[in-house]
Amino acid sequence: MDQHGSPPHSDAFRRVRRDAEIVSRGHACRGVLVLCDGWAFQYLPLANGRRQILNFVLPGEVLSPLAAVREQAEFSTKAMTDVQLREFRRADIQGKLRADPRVLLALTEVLADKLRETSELAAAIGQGSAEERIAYLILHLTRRIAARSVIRDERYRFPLRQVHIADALGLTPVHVCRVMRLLQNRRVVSLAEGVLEILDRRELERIGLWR
Amino acid sequence: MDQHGSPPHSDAFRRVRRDAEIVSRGHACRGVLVLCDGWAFQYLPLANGRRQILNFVLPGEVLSPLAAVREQAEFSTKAMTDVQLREFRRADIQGKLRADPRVLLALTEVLADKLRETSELAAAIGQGSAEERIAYLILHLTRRIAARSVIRDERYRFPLRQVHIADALGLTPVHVCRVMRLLQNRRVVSLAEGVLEILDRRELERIGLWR
DNA sequence: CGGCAGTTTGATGTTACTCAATTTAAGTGG
DNA sequence: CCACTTAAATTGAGTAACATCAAACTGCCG
Repeated sequence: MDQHGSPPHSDAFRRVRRDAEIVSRGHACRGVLVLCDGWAFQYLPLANGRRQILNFVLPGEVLSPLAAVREQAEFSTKAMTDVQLREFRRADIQGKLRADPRVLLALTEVLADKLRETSELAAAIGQGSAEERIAYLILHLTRRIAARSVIRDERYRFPLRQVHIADALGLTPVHVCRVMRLLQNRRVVSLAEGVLEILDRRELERIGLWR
Repeated sequence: MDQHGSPPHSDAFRRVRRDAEIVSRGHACRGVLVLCDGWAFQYLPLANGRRQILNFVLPGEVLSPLAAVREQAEFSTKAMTDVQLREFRRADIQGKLRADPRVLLALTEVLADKLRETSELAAAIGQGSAEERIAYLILHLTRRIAARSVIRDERYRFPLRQVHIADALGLTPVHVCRVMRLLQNRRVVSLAEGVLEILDRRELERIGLWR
């Protein structure tokens, strides 16, 4: 993408261990991060010690498009697995923004998408039962995974632990466990070894909140 | 703002009655709407007949900044009071976008703000008790109202019905009623005749989820 | 006056939470 | 490979928060 390689100190890869914090809300960040490998999630830490997970970042996705225009990070980000990421400094990005207005337009599109996704999450949390929320999350994530994969079966890498599902959907891990167990007993999905398989997509979509 | 007035058919005012739908999710929309007078709200209609209110639009605010770049409306919008609005056609907007890149940058900023607000709403719904959610909503709205007003007391025009609060926060109107009644009995806020007064801001912020 | 929309109150039901214990899985060092 | 440690998933019992249902009450408007 970048014909004339940037100096090594600016596009260095960073390795981060599972559960480590990559970005902290309110802290300055030097640029845009791309998740070359592994999974991460973004969240908002609350005053009462809890957190709301807002988004899961898949391998290959941009971590923080907002960093292109904002000094301070809006959200915190944590690694869910061991992770490898690459940093593009804001100065370089803004150079590109100025050089080609289409880049800014693309950023606008990305933000619009994120706004829609976050709105759908809010709707799922606010209006859905535990089962509906979980069905929504599974469908949402598997669609995103499928979109960046050539393979077209119903098996997906799924490194979320129950606590992540819980913190994303406003449930407790215990309740997530029960509902997931129900779904598995009813042969709607199966989950083992970090691989999720959709056994009855029809049923899962019937449970879900859209379409 | 616009020195050479546009042709009358393009910047006509529209009057809309209370409870009428202004924009429907998925439908094409001609341009960006500005809410000249009255209140509106944006929401996502769900498959199960429920809806998630995502945002309240104050008089003077832009209804749908996204319409500048998107043909289809992402969200539905309804008038909460009788409303007056003005439409700017997408073609005109996009002309300005091309003419001055700072306009697009401003749009990006607006979207980033909306993303943060929606994320905070999701966090409130997902992680807060009914009381915390309501405190959050009151603080959020009154801050926005105060930001566009010269008057600096603790009394705010507040045309929300309980059903709006409920649909925004994932509660039932009945429960909203009880919690609001508690807050009023404890002299934290008072609400009458569509005017909300914050009696004990300290306490309200203690209940809320941020800061 | 009658009717409608919105609020309030009470009684009862259910979902999801809390707390606590047990099981399973995943490492780690010997 | 096994003993040990630690994190995660699972299960159960009791409970709290919020939903649901139903009814009465209020203000407003035709």
